[in-house]
Amino acid sequence: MNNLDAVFAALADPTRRAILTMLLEDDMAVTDVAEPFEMSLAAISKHLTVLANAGLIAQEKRGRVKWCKLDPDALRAASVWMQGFGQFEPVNLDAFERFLEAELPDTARD
Amino acid sequence: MNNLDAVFAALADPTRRAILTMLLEDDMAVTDVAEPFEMSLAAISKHLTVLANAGLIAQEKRGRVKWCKLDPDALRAASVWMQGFGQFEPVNLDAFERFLEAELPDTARD
DNA sequence: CGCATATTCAACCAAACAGTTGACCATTGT
DNA sequence: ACAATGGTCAACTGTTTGGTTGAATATGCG
Repeated sequence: MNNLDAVFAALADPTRRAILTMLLEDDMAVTDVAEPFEMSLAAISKHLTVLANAGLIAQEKRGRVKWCKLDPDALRAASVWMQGFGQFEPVNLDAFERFLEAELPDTARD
Repeated sequence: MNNLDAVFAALADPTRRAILTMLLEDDMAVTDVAEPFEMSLAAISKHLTVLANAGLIAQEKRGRVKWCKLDPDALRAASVWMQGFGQFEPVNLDAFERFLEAELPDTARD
């Protein structure tokens, strides 16, 4: 699986995109990442593995806690790929904000 | 399936990305899109349907030929999403976090 | 030590996916 | 009319995915 395959496949899941959005604000432990979602910890653990395999996050174990942090390099690579398909407007943060709102899991906003 | 789901899922397949790259050069008929690949025409037809459902291409039938052309709008949306992650440098992280604080209050989502 | 916490593993399941083949329209050319 | 061309549909297959549960492995704490 080439890297773009893994990156785009990882991004194709709304749970994983929500996780990335959460990690944008701060590094988090696996359990805390899982908290707002209505699925098992094991499921979130798998999602985090997918994100890590795609290079989108890095995980570091300290003690019994595994910390997850965003690693935007892979996203940057995918973004570069997409730039080839047209001149996109400079980053539109208003649009980004709308995406964030749409992406956050309900329980993460309450 | 929200649109970002469909766009990223469509981009996760190397055959589909190759098709997009081909369409970057010129509009093409389905048969011509299929020609360089070592898989059946039906398989390529399915890939094109996936791309069309994601909004990445438009298809127009003229006579018995169905023309496929790139439609970068969906790519632009995905690109905006990704640039939100990929663009900032560590130095800008604090500012971006403040942006999130200011633009995404918990109460502003409904 | 013994118990609670953090996380993963293993086995399983249902649904989706990527591909095949062969039949089936629809359109064009002779 | 008929054959060839362009493309999709339907049914089937094997693999992947996203989720579950329960057991297992570490680590930290009283």
